Amino acid sequence: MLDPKYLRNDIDETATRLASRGFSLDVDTFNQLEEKRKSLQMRTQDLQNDRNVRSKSIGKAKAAGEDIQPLMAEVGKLGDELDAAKEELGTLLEQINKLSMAIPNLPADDVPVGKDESENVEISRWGEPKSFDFAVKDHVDIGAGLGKGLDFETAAKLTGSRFVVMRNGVAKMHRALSQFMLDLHSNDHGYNEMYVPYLVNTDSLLGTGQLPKFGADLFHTQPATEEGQGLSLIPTAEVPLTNIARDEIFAAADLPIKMTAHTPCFRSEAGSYGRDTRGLIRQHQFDKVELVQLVQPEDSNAALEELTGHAEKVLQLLGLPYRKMLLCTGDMGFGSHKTYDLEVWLPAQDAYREISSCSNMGDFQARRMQARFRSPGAKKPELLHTLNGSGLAVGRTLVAILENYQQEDGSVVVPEVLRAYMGGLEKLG
RNA sequence: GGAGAGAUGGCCGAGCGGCUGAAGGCGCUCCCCUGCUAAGGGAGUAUAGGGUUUAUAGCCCUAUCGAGGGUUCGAAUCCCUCUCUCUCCGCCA
Repeated sequence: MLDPKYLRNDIDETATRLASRGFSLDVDTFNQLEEKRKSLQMRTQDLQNDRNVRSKSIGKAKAAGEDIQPLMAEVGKLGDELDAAKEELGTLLEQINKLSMAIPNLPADDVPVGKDESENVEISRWGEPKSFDFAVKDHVDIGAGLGKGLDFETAAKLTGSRFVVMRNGVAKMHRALSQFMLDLHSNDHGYNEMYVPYLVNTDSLLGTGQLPKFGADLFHTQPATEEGQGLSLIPTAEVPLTNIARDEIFAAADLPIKMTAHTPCFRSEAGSYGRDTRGLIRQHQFDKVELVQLVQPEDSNAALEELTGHAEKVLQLLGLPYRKMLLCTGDMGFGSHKTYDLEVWLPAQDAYREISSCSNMGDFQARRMQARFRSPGAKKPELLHTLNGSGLAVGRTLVAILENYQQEDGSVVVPEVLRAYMGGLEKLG
């Protein structure tokens, strides 16, 4: 959620900046609602005050043994007027809130303006895509060859499309990857390892911004409407991890708070029919090791660089070539202020594909969550800044390893750093 | 799942339907006193929203005692629903 002050005082400027990311803010409607809100709220509060004063005087009159009948008759009339005003105000505030919650974050000044992913800017590359002297296979064929190590048919029988069953060495490597990532981030990068619920309530989803706009992307255990408090499967550990800060006031000295967790993620992938239908790239259920940081506002820019570096480190240690992209305004996520994507090299696709997304959300989520901190001298608590990033998506990392480490005979070399997690195994197949 | 108890400010803990935004204590901040690593005295110390304003300063107003409804001129205090916590029983990983 944006600072309401922007919307009241600088709405035109705000609308311009939002337009750069493809969101059109209905300025006229907003101004009208805002004007109405102002007068209605003032009137309601005046009435309220009036009633409070009169009610108090009834108490005093009663204590003094005076006749309170005339006083009570007077206040009675006030009550109806007040109730009507309150109800009208309530509806109006709800309307404004609904609009506000659907407005995306403002992009940072250094985010390139662009309409879609084609205008993202490449920042850097690491590693050389390996040249193969045989016809490369994609991860689906490699996995199938490893004793049905990746088995989409069986998963389709059990559940449906976009699910997978893994076997033996491939399943082991999948597990090894998440262990390796968790250890790296908790031992070397200073994150607290966390275990969190995979089901969350609607308050949490509102807090990080999945709701109210993107309910269709989630799996719900019951219909989660405005009035229903159905639990939903997490689409990312960002939701439970970040919401740990919801309604909390931290001491400034406690920040930054760095947390990492390995969880499955569940996404309905509504609207992505026909895209990435083959293989592990786009699944309804996938594992991810998530990085979350809660920092003071002045530190969030540096924290984004640091956090992205932590995700990059995973790729470097695994020896996977990648490039770092700065997302343009049109391709950023709803709550993001600035986002880097890491794209790993996939030989079979002859392309770089997203494997991590690292974002500075600024105070956007913190405002929705009322996540704050208090500085020693400061009178008021301030909103903190939240950041999150994948460090990394485990399934896609597995894809990258299968494809980049494949051998002509169909076997796959296990990257050095994973061997300790796989009983010293050096090769699959 | 069955039975019972509870939910008040950063923490602990009072609170007859009106004088309680909330006693008291702890903690914290500032000041005073004190010649020794202590004690004492004084003052201050919730959050959100709105108005006014150059102002995130002041001032004024409103709301909030788990959440949401209700009764009432008036509710932390009465009634209902829900959530969570604790104890006992059952069941289970």
